[in-house]
Amino acid sequence: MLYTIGEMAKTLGLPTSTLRFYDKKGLLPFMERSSGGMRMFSDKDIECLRIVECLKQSGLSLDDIRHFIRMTTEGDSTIDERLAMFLKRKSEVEAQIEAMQKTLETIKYKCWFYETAKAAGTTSVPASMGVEQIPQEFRKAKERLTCK
Amino acid sequence: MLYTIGEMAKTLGLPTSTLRFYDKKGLLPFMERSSGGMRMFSDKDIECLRIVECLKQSGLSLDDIRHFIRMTTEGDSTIDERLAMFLKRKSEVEAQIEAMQKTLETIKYKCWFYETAKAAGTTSVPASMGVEQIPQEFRKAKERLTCK
DNA sequence: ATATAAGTTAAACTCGAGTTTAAGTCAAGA
DNA sequence: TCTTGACTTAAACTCGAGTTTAACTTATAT
Repeated sequence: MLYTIGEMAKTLGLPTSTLRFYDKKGLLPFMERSSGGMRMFSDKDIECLRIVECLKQSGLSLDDIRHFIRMTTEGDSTIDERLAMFLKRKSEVEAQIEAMQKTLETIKYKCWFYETAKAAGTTSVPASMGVEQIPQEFRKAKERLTCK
Repeated sequence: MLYTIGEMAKTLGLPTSTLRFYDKKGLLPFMERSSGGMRMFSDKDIECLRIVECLKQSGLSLDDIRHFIRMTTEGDSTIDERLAMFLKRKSEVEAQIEAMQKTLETIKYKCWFYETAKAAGTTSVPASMGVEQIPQEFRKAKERLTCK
């Protein structure tokens, strides 16, 4: 099955301008052209773009992604480097998830803070609470925020 | 305790240029100046910058963060809006963590893929495997990548 | 056949988030 | 006092990741 750039944009939820931009950046090595010069995308390109999306999410720049894509076109001699890259992505994403979880804890503490403030009509109520009055679950987050 | 911009930069692990930039953007409403015009940071500013960092991590732009910071200077009349903002941050960060977990699953599948390819000496071994030969844990990730 | 929709390019533009530069001021120790 | 290092500003610059524009071509439906 072949798709035009418009169909492709729709299935991936991206603007056509982004697909052209990715093409120019060398992120679509398998994409072909029709006799009239129009881009023709295949299922292979869909998978390719999903990997691009995944790598982008993982924190890689488009230049780094192009390097990976180029490796896939160079065949089995790059297996080791590709494996190494994914192992590194794995540990970085794990670290990012951990960081996001700390961020979430801080946000939850602030939700409690403002819920308490709302009930009292003033932020000075939660702000002046001693550690013992703050629910267990929020103490760590508060400590991380305030000065040690 | 008061700190110069250099000390502050060190404790927060940010360049001084970033602190000046944040100041110019209105992200440091409590920061004072010495008689000679030098920025003097207090513990309050440290906490403020940690919140900035948290909100940035959560996906807010600096302009949105400034809006929040301005609310904190406006007192109790903005409690409701501040609570609403943190509740929204909470659900967005939860969504981001979920997305990152899917990304991680995809990456783990690719790690398995390239480990298998490495053992075989060629990517065509994992690439040509039927669903039954792919370990359970990776099947979903593979499905999400390949075309439905 | 022809209008319209969808596609093409190169080049310029945008936007957020800083960083760098240049010219000058402040603070601390010898 | 003088030097040195840290600080000040405004303005220009950078960088990544697209988006927009203008002029043009291809494909489709009537």
